[in-house]
Amino acid sequence: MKESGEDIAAQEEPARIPAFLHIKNTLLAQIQSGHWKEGDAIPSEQALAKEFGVSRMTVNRAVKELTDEQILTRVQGSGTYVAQHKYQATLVEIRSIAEEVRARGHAHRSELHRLERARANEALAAAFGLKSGQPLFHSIIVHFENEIPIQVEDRWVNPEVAPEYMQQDFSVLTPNEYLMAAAPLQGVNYSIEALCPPKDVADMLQISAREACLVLKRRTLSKGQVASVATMWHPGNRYQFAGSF
Amino acid sequence: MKESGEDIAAQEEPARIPAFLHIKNTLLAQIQSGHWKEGDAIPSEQALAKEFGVSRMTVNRAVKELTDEQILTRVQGSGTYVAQHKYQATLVEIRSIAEEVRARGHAHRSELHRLERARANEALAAAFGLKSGQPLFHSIIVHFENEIPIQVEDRWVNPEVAPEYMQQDFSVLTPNEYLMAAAPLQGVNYSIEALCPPKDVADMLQISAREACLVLKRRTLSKGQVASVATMWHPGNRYQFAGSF
DNA sequence: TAGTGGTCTAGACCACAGC
DNA sequence: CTGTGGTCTAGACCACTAT
Repeated sequence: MKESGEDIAAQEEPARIPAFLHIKNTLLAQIQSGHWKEGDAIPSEQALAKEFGVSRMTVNRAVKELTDEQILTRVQGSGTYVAQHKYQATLVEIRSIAEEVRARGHAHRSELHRLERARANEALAAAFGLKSGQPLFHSIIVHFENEIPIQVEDRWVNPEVAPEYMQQDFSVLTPNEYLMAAAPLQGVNYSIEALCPPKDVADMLQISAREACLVLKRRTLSKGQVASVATMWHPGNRYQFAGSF
Repeated sequence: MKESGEDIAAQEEPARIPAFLHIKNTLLAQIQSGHWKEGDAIPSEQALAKEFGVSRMTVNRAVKELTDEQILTRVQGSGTYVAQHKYQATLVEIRSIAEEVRARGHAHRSELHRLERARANEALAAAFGLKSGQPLFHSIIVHFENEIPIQVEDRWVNPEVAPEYMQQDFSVLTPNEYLMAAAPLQGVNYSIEALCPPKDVADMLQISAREACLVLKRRTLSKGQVASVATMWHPGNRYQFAGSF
């Protein structure tokens, strides 16, 4: 720690606020106080520059950032307006299971149940954009949180994208983590559904096949190809996606 | 100037693309091609400005935007680096059910099954931060997509936040849409789970109570209070959250 | 100390909107 | 046409990091 002794209480004042931030805060206050309402036009960049005694570029930065934050909208040739804030949308964040468990301060462990070379059936071939019968890698891993199974990860991998997949030690790096490192991620498709598990999955999760599972399907793209198709089964009674904002 | 094979600014863009965008795209290509890897330092603003033949401010804008997008990280006094791919995280967007159905070009219809004044039990009181026995509004609505039930919305509303709730016509505006308009949204908590439905919900969804449901629980905050607590049940076999990026 | 990013200036030209 | 935002320049000073 610091030994100077006078730092904690003393340094309240010299908060040197950048001009663009001061402008942002002032504009925000106008909106939040209701002084400017949705759809209202706000002063032009020229006017604000004059008012705050700064250059137009500085005003531009403040207004641009508020526009990026969807607080203002701008129309070239017309003006800048207070945005309609209609964000119904709720965003759910899905992270790597190992990272998530560790973030909760719990112990993560995984168990490799299968690791094999296989050939694509019709459905897999379609998902990968390959021909039926093409070789694929296949792994099934059970993830535990404090020794309780919380995920069965059933993953198919394109050998062209990750030829070293079969040589990995998945107790060190999860397949997800390995693939992220091995092949630059270009895109993701995903879906979340609720399904009852097949018997083998139910057994691995130590639940009844009657119980609902939260199923995350995820397809990743890399190097212009489908890199990996994964189905992740979570017991519905002890796993959920959650968040807030 | 000798330009080695490493030269990244050599490409002429025939289209009329703003310089900062061209720079962004070029930098992105270096990363996505794997030429620059996570943690690598990229050239300084000065160097890039010289290489692209633009002013430092223009390079600054390109690099700043990539930093805002979490593709780069910058350290004052040190340099600019390729960010660790943190976008393990997959974001699922949850929209209003009516909006979502309409966006698919399908017909949305809702059926009001219950609309009543009730009193909070222990669990509800805890969720609302009120005392047990306090009055609440309660509605149950079934949403249809092309006449097939896809959601049962079981909602409890704080009368202090939305006193007019009981007078609304929910065939015009969904409860969600009404609440968004009536009370400024300050925050949201949500979770997604998989559960088997109680019998009454199963009946409304026209499914068996054995079938898994995708359950979205959502709690909204407004005016410093909990505005609404909703549980939305979706049949697992015909509804999923999905997206891509 | 030299090099980096963070901020800012006082101009400029352009595309576009609205009159 | 004027006024708006969109982009860009060629400098500048500062705070910070690394050596």
